[in-house]
Amino acid sequence: MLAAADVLQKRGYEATTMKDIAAAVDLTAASLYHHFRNKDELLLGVLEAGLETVLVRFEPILKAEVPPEEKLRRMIREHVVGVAQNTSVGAAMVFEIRSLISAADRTISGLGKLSAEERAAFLARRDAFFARRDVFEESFRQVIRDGISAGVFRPVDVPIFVNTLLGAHNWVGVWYKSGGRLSGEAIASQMAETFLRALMK
Amino acid sequence: MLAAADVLQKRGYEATTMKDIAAAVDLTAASLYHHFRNKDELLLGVLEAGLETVLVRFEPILKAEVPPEEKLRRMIREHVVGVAQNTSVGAAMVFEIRSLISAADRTISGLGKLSAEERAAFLARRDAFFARRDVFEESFRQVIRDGISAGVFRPVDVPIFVNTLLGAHNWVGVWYKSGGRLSGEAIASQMAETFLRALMK
DNA sequence: GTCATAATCGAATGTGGATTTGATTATTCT
DNA sequence: AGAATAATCAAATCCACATTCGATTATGAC
Repeated sequence: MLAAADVLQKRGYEATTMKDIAAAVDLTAASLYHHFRNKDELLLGVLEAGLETVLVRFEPILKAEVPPEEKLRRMIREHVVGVAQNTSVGAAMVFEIRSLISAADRTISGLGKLSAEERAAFLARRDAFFARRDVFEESFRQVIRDGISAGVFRPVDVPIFVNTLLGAHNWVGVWYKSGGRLSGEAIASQMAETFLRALMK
Repeated sequence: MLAAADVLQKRGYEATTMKDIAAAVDLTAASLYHHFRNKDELLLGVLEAGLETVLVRFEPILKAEVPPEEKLRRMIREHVVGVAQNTSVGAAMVFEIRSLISAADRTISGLGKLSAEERAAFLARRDAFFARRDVFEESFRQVIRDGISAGVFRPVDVPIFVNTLLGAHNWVGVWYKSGGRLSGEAIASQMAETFLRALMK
C-alpha cells in the first residue's frame, strides 16, 4: 500500500495502472489481485491506513490534561509532521478523495463487474472512511471550541477556521520535499505558531 | 472551458472524458477537436484562464499606495473570493496541476501521437503557465517581506508562511459550496483576519 | 515428505475512451 | 447568390488498461 501511495502521488489515481503499482513491488499486475479485490479497494486501503495512523497518534494528545492551546499546538505538529513524513499518503489524502467520492458512480456505470452485494460492501466501507475522517476533523473543532469557552481563544467561526487549518496542513503533502531547507518538525512548528497567534486573544 | 472546469471538478482529469465535456456544451466529442488540439491543451486552457483572471485582479492591489498589511488583506480577500466564486476552476488549480506535471511523461510514452514540435510547443506553454503561477506566489512573498522590513509583521519564514496561506486558500475550492451558511466574502474576511493576526507584531 | 494453501505469473478478454477521417451543415464575406 | 471558411457530426480506428483464467511455483503445517 505504501508503494501504491508513492505511485499514486506521482501519477494520480486514474493515471496509475495496476501494472505501475505492481512494478513498484516487483510483481505483475495479476498478482495484485490476490491481495486486493480491485483498484478501488487498493486506494481505499491506502487512505484508511493513512488516516488511522494519524488517529492513533492523536489519542494521547486528546486525553492529555493540558490547556486547549497546548493541545492544539501538539495536534498541529503531529498532523503536519505526519504529512511531511509520508507525503505520498498525505497527497493521496488530498488528491484521491474525489476518486472515492465518484467511485459509486463509476462502479455503477461499469456494472456487471461487481455484484450488488460487493458494491454495497464497498460503499459501506467508503462511508466508514469518511466517518472516520470526520472524527478527525471534529477533534480539531472541539479543541478550538474548548479554547473559546475557556476564554483563551478569540471567538472565531470554528468550521471555517478548521477548514483553513486543514487546507494548510494538507497542502504540505503537495509542496514538501524531504531533504529540503527545513525539516518537517521545523515546518510544523512554524505552522503551529502561525495558527496559535491567529487564535490567541 | 468553464464547462470543462465544471466536469473536471466533479470527476477529475483522467476520469473526465471528452464526451463528458462535449455533452456539457451540447456537442459531440469530435467537435471539441476543432477548438482544442487535444485533452491536455483543454486542461491547460482552463488553468491559464483561471490564473490570468486572478493576476489581472491583483494588479490594482499591488500598485496601490497602501501599507503591507492592507495590501495583504486585499490580496487574501481577492484570491479567496475568486476561488469561492469559481470553485470548479479553483479545484482544478489544486487537483489537476499534477496532470500537467506528468503530462510530459505521458505524452512521451504515448509517442507517435504528437510530433516533436507539437510536444515542445506544449511543454513550453506549460512551463510558461508555471512561470506565471510563480509570479502570483511571489507577489505574496514580496508583500510579506515588505511588511517585515517595515516592522509591521513579525519575522516569519516567508516561503513557509506563503505555502501555508496558499494551502488554505486553495482548499476553499474543495470545501466551499455556494449557497452555504457563509458567503465567499465572509469566508475571505475570516481568513484574512486569521492570517493578519498571525503576522502582525 | 506430503498435502493444502498462498502467491505468482503469462496470456487472454473486453471495454472505454482519445483521436482521426470524411462527409455534411452553418456562417461569413463580398 | 456563391464561394470560402468554420462547426459539427457519425462512424471507424486504435490502444491502453482493468480484470480474469488456468497453470505453475513457493510456503507452512504436521
